[in-house]
Amino acid sequence: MTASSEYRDFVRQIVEDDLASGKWGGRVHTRFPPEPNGYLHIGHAKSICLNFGIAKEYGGKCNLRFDDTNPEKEDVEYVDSIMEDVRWLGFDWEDRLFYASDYFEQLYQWAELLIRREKAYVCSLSLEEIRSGRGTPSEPGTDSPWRSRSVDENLDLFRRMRAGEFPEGAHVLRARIDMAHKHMLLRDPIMYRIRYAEHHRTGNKWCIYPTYDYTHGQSDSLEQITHSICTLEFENHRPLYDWYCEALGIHHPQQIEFNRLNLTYTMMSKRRLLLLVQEGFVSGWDDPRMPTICGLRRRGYTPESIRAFVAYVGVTKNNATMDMVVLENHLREDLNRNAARRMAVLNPLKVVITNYPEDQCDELDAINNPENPAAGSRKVPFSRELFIEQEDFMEDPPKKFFRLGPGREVRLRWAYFITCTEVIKDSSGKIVEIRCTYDPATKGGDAPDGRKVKATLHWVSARHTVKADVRLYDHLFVREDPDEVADPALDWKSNLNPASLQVVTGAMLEPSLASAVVGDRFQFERLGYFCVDRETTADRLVFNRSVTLKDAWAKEQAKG
RNA sequence: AACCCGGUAGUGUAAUCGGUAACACAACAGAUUUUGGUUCUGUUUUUCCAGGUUCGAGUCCUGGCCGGGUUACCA
Repeated sequence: MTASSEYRDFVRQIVEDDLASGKWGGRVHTRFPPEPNGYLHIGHAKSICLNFGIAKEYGGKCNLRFDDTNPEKEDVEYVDSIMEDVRWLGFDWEDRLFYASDYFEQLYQWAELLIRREKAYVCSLSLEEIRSGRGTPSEPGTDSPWRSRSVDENLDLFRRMRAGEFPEGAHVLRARIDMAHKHMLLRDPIMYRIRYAEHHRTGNKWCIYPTYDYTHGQSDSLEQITHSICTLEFENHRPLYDWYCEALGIHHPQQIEFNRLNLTYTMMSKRRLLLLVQEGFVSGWDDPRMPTICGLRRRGYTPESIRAFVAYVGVTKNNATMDMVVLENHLREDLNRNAARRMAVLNPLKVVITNYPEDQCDELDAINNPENPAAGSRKVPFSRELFIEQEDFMEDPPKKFFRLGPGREVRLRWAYFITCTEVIKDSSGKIVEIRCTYDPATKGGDAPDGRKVKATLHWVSARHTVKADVRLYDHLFVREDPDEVADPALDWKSNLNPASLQVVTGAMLEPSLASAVVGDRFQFERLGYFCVDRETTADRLVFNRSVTLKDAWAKEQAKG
């Protein structure tokens, strides 16, 4: 949270300074450049909010550009999902949708230019030879024997690489920089490799593909980007980014690196998330336990809550890990204001109101959202047989348990005060039903004589019930840091939480929920926030628990 | 190991010429409450270390220490 309204994070500080100095002629132009090799996650949301947010705040523009230079890992499935997720988060690239692959011809022409300027050469060493020739951080590399090929030979070879005359791995194009450079990255980095792979956009037009380093800065340059904002791991690449722009003499944006977002009890590695999907640890990229944007969306997160969270976490260069509770609190804060309240019983315990006539039924007024009077109210039916939550009754309650017990009186939300008179058990001793009396004078939940109860319970009328499956989610991993393993023989997968999904099949809902449609969000009173899952069908309602309510009783119990 | 980047309450983030170390969340205690929710009040806890410059250092300098990134024909 910001201490004062004057505060600007260091990236915005740079943007404002540049605006003040006129460095870019008053322009602010950013871009969000995902590689379409996976689904976007909450970490990308930070980058999206930063790039699109800065553009919006300073009257600039933000492009969406797919960094699609590695056809072997990329796919249109990812392209489509990324566009959907960016839009869902509330951002708009207008007519500025670009692909690095759109620049392949230009990039190729620039490569020939660098060859002519003797700043690039075709190297015919094997992968292994290149690797060993690069040296180590403490020892300089050795020049490739092909480093001094003539311009004409390089041009000829490079053109034949493009023409498909050589097998994969036969040659690469390298920048001629310095094999003794202290930055390993500047020891004649690879610009092009031969790949006979079909590209999701260019098909089989190309068999040579530019590397990230040779592509990214030039793409920024072509789009007249001013501030190229990326995460910290690209800090090492900045000298190369700068080198290509300078060597080519083209518009040279400023690369600025910020810290990526990490969260406890989950992970952001696209590679690992893909593995969770492929090996079936989760049901898909949009499994509600995944930190992906589509997973969070299906879980019931709102774009507003994600944007607020991202604004809250801030932008610095520190390595930071946010507590998952902070993300959850932002959802709670949003939904507390905006989600309608409903009553639902997950683990039903039958209650019979012995002094309530069998054929009678009350239609009681229930307020939809105490935080928002405009949300109005609804009717809930009350009858002789009800369900309450099993956890709301204890035969022999401890001191701090305020809910129902033998001889105790509690309030049923929006209904009546009831007093427990009898406990019915089966032959094994399990409680199967409790009997209560109600006080007709307390209709609506207020006692005219001013008497107080210590608890208010949620409930549903047995014969008016709507049934549903409810999926209760917990952290994907049992440890804050999934990489922390007790036994060195184990890896992060051993920290997967076996109880991260619990399915309740016989949940009893109040009748108004029968008309809920996919995506609807509710607070089930005293339980948490839930949304209607996309697997809901005409005869089966499915709810996902987005987040629990804070639970002071659970905390008290945990103390032991 | 070399290069790059960081180190401020438990966590994240402020302190904008070098001028009283603060905010949020978490934790704890209490008040209110027809959700053990919400709201409100209060409490605990902070500048990695050692020197130096200075009237004064989280901020500047020197040297350590610790953490992260990089060492791909991935991005």
